[in-house]
Order: sequence, then structure tokens, then C-alpha cells
Amino acid sequence: MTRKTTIAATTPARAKKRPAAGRRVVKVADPVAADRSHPQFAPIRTKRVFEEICEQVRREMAAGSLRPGDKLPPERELALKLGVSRAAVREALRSLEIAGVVGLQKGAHGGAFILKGDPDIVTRSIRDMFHLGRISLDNLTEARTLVMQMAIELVCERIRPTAVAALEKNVDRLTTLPVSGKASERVAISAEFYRLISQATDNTVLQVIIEALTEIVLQQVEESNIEFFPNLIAHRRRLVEHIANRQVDDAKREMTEHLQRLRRHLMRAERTAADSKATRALAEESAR
Amino acid sequence: MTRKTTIAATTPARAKKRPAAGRRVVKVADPVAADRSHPQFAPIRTKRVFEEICEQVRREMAAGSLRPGDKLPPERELALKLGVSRAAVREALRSLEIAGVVGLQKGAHGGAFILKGDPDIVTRSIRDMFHLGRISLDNLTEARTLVMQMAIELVCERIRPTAVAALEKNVDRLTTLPVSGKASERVAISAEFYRLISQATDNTVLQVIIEALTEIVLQQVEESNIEFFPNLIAHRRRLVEHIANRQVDDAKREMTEHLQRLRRHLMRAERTAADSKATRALAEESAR
DNA sequence: GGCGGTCATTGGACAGACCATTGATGCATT
DNA sequence: AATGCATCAATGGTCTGTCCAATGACCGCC
Repeated sequence: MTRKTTIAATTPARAKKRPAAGRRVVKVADPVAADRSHPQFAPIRTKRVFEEICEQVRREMAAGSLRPGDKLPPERELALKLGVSRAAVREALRSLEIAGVVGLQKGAHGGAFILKGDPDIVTRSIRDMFHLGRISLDNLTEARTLVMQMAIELVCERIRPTAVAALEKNVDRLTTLPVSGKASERVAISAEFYRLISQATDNTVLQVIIEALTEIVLQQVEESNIEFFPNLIAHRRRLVEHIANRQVDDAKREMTEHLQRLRRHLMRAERTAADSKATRALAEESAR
Repeated sequence: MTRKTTIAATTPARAKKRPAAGRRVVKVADPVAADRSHPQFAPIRTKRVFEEICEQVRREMAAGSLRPGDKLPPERELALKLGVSRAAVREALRSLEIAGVVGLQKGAHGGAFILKGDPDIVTRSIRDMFHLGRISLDNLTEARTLVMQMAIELVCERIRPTAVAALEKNVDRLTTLPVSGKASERVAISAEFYRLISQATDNTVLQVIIEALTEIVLQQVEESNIEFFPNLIAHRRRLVEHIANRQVDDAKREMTEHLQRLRRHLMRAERTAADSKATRALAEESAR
């Protein structure tokens, strides 16, 4: 099943012994620009070898000649074929691994296997942008509300009885939880709840988006220990019932009200956190 | 402005000379499980050093002690502080770079700088999943239609006169294009059109999502040379006008009809491409 | 037949070296 | 004074070679 694939060397099979190392950087003129004919001077960007390797793999992926399950040649062989060092190959494989495109396995029949991509990469990158301040909590929670509204419409059309049963079982699990239980358990159940809903959309893209937004928001919920909503269970029951009855408007309203309430709570928690951080900073300031 | 930050070594400053290398893999028992008290034997996953380094950086990011613009210590110094080889540090930095979290700069005052994250990572990972068959064209175009419907509602509420002007100017650019022009130019203008719309949502998360879906779909448009929609310009004009007049329902309808038409065309193109691929495969088969 | 040891394969990590790029610094020229 | 040039140090990019650790196949012994 794991078709063996070879990667062609772009460079014409360098001589075995190169006089020296380290000048393997390829210069590539930006293909954009060239609009007005005069000088224009496109910026030069130096392409590193690991990037070149990644691109080669991605090209073959896009062309369909490299499919999930396929195995790339071992690092050493790949390095030889491409005429680069094993370290460079490793950096390329590392990049592809981080991108969720290949998986690395040690051992006898190990190697780099093409995967099917990884939805978590989307979550991670949005989370990064959130943590680095490019995305605000305000925008994040708003987007989640809107996306879930949209999803609920689809779900009301497409939900199947088994999915309804799964949702009901999930709510039941919430009821059996001790009130004093850890926040992480409640959050885990909620994550599962939204995952079930996202799956009911029957659309993998929406699943990826919903799971990303949900996971990031729920992590915030867990960290900013806001109190447990006492009427959460009742809300979930109503929501599931509306979905089961395909009452789109009711389901949407139920979902939206809940998410907006959560949004307000989170925003308040953020403000107080910012305040306490500011006072701490002020204290440090005056301490000096 | 570029605050200098240090990363603490977790390991207690190893002795300078280690007897041998290569056994730096940390074993970590999965914290899940441990449900029934009996044996249970959680699976063991070995964490690689570069992962450990990445996590340390991300932790400081989430905690706010590492912010965009900050500079990490140089590779050599970092390797020394963490007690690992420079290659391991490089693989970690490579991962963070691929994730859009840090940027590497050569030269005198170069180093690894914390960035604000990169929206393109989302695009890339979704595109990977698409190319690897995890996401279907059907799901992709449906998701795009739905997300754009949602976006249009927001845009009709929030659009500003300057944004309307920018949209109109974009449509004008489309008219000045020679009919026989390259598909890539038309696609570039369309991409810009959708970018302007996404920006009018005033929500960075939606911007990221819309740009990702749009870019992937438009790339498909470009590759599967479907004919130019002769009434595209009229459609765009109507859409912009509806948005400017905040006629939500009209704008939504206009947007949806167009996207659904495009969707049908793309799906047809996909089918024919699959067919020709199948015949090719069949031909190869019989040739043997 | 099954158990256990051996071995080749392959990724993981390290050490040490050199090259290329970049910005600063100082000197010489204009 | 402004410009141009050579030099230098800092830093990422790359290469080579070596060893370790995990993995699965194979083989022999009981």
C-alpha cells in the first residue's frame, strides 16, 4: 500500500566532492511586478534549500503524484539524490511535519509518510495569532457566534437520529458531573458537544473552522475561571430539542443567546485580567 | 524596541562534556487514561527536543512574556543555554518559522524575531488538506458560499464609504481588462475584490477564513480554465450597489447565486478532469 | 510452534567546521 | 561634508561525520 516514491534532483547530480560548503543559496527574482516596463527592480529573495525541497514535495502533492500513505525515501537517500546535506533534508521534513503533511517514523521500515493534512494546524495558527495579539478576543468570539449560527442552519437540515442521540448523551454526561468538578472536565464535554454539532454539518471545512474557534475559546474559558453557568444544561437540552425538531429559528436563537452571554463573560474576564496586569506592572514600576 | 529575551534551560545545566550524544529523548507518559485503577498502562510518547523548545517559546508567548518584535537569543547562545545542539535549536526555529511565529534574519543584528502570526498559514494548511483529499471541492465551495453569505450580512451593516469606493474601483479595473487577458490577472482582481469585502467585516478572524477559502477556490478556477463569466462585471456592480445601499437580502442573493454558479462550474471541471485522468490511467494500464 | 536474540534500517541528536549576508566602523577619496 | 570602499564581527545557512535509539525482520534454539 505504501507506494514508494522518488524525488528527482533539480540540480544535475553534483560532483561527489564539492570544494567547499555553504553557498547553496539560490537567488530567485520575484516573478510578480514587471508591470511598467522601466526599471522596476523586483526585490530579490534568497530561497533556502529546505524551502526548495518542501516546494518539490508540495508540487507533487498538488499534482497528485504524491498521495497519503506514500513513503518518501529515507533522509540519507534523499540527501544524496538532491545533492544536499542530511541536515537540510531534515529541516525540510521538519517543516512538512509541522505543517501536518508528513509523519516521521523511526525504525526499520520507518521513514517520512505522506499524511492527509491535519485540522489542528488551523487551530494552532489561529491560536498563535490570538496569543500574539493579531486577533482580539472580541473578534474571536464574534466570529464563533456567527459561524455557529450558520452551522446551526445546516445542522437543522442535515442532522441524523444517531447524531441527535449522541448529543443527548453528551448533555447527560454533563448532568452526571459533580458541581464542584474541575473546569477542565466541563470544558472537555463542551468541546465534544460542539464537535458533534460541527460533524452534523456534513462539511469538513466547517468542521475544521468550528473546532478551531471552539477550542481556542474554550481554552480561554478554562483559564479565566468564570463561574459555571447553572442553566447551561437546560440551554443545551433546549438546543438539542430544537435541532431534533428542525426548528431552525429557535435553535439559532438558543445558540446565539448562549454564545453572546459567554462572550460578555469572557470579555469582562479579559478586562479584569488586563486591569490586574496593569496594577502589577504599576507596582513593579514604582518598586524600582 | 526589540526587547531582548532569554530562555531558561529546563535541564539543570548539564556538565560541559557529556560522555556521548543522542539519548536526549524525553519520555512522557500520556496524562490521560488512569480511569480504572488497575494496570491501564498508558502509551508512551517520546518527545523530541525541538518540540520541547517550541513549547517553551509558545508558553512564553501565551503568557505574554514573549511579544511580537522581541528577539530570541542567537542560535548558538540558545543551544548553549538549553544544553542542546545547534541543529536541534535550528529545527525548533524552523518549526516556529513555518508556523509563522518567528522570522529569521541573517547578518549582524539578525536573529529570531517574534512575529504576529501569519494568516497565510491557515490558507496553506487548508490547501494541504484539500490537495491531500481530506477536503472535497464540494465541501470547500459550499463552505465558501455559506461563509460569504454570513459575511455579506455583516458587511452591509459595517461598510464605510471609502470601502465602497475601493470596491467600485476594483470592478472598474475588471472592465479595463482585455477580454483575451490571462486568467491569472482576472483571478488576481477577484481575489482583491473578496479581500476588500472581507476587510469590510471588521473582523480579523473572518478575514482570515474568507481569504483562505477564496484563495484556494480561485486557484482552482485558474487551473481548471473555465471560461470567463461574461456577466461577471454586471454581477459585481449589482453586488456593490446592494452593499452600498445596505440591502442585505439583495446582496446575499446576488452573492449566493454567483458562488453557486461558480461552484457548479468547478464541480463539472473536476469531473471531466477526473475522467481524463481515469482514461489516462487506463491507457497506462493497457500499455503494460 | 513460539520465544528470544541478532542485525540492518532509519530517524534523532551532536560536534565542529566553513560560507554568505548584514550592518557598523573607520579610512580614504572627492 | 559627503561619498565610496575596505574591514570586521555577528549571525543564520550549510556541510560532514559520528553516534544513539527505536523498530521490525530474520534466524536459531528450545
